[in-house]
Amino acid sequence: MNDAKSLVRGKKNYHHGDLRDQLLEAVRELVEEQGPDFSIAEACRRAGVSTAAPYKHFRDRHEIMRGVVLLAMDRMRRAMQAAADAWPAGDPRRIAGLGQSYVDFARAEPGLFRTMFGATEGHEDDKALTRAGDETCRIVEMVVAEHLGVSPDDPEANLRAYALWCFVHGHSFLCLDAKLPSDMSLIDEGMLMRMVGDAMLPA
Amino acid sequence: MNDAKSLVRGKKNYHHGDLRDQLLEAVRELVEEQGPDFSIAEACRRAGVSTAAPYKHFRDRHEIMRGVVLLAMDRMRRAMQAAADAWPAGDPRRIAGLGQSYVDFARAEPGLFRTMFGATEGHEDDKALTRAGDETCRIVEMVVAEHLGVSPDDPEANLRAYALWCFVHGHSFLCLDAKLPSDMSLIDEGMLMRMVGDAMLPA
DNA sequence: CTCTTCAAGTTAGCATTGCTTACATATGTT
DNA sequence: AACATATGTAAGCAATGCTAACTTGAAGAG
Repeated sequence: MNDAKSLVRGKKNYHHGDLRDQLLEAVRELVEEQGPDFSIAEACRRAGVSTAAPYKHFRDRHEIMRGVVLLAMDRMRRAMQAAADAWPAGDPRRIAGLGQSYVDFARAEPGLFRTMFGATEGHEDDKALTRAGDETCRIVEMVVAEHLGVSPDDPEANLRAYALWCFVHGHSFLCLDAKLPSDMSLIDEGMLMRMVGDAMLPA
Repeated sequence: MNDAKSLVRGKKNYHHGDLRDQLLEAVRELVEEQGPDFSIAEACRRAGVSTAAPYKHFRDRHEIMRGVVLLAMDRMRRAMQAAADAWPAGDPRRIAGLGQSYVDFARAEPGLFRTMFGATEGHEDDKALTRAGDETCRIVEMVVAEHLGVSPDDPEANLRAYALWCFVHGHSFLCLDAKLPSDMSLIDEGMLMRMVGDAMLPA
């Protein structure tokens, strides 16, 4: 029935039928265009509803942002998992690919990326968010541990995994903010990743 | 005369006399308290002027932000330089200290730190800003090159310096955003820094 | 000392925003 | 068919960024 309604959308349905999702999508676009200071009113315009409608689905702007961020984190996690799965276990290219997928996501959707890790205003201790972050992190820990041939709970391995995470995270932000030292603007990213990977994960 | 006026401030001077600087200071506090979405109106209240006054000194909120960021970057650069100078040239502790000073600044003034590197909205190609960034980066490059015993323009050294920068930058942001993987919340930061330093700058 | 000038304040106001309250309508259940 | 509920609208509030037009007072010229 919802499917039927979706098809008829546009025919002056009083009830939108899919507002929650379409709002999230509209906000995602806005965030991508203008950064995290998106305007709810503008999102409403794009979804074709009144400015009061969102508050039937979300408590306030923070909760909207939370929804957008959760979706984005899920997409990013899947992208990273796919990148890791692209190489067989133990292959050193797994790690480089994993890091590259992180940076690629940041560059492909800079507004979202910045929003995911910036603006933690409304949700300081959000369980779903921290859990999503942990799951993503777990991917890195697994791959690193596997590469080092130790348990995924090995503290040393996890420390190295975290260091690698810091590196790609920092590199991503510096790229986005165009805060790259000007003599670095045309670095060979692959070479950089390889160098760091080799340094952090000795054979 | 300006000094005289400054002393008398509070005695209903029509002309404030020091508004530009006091606005920047008020905004700095606000950014620290509430992040980059500070309210100009609130800053005006704190400086004791009308909400229209700032526009005699700044074109818009982006220009205000720019002023605050420039001051912050200067402070941070001096802190880093001081940290580097705390150890003699060649001492490996110079690098650890430099990195630590970066993270310390981020933790001590999280709002400012986030604002410095986030919100690049109004100033995409600001010369003063990129130059300030480059100068700070130069400190790291110098120390790293010195440690490796090569020229400060050595590409290999600069790549390693950049990798280290990425690492501390990423770690800082992850700390601020409390996006640390939960099993990492009580890491020994000194150990982490040492590990990364050793890995990236082999003897 | 007075006159003029101009930087640096003010007040008033506009358009926009986030969010609330009260009302309207469609949908699914009984 | 009637009702309850979910989901939309309309109207309105206080706050915001910014502008326009007016006011003030300090500094320099005669």
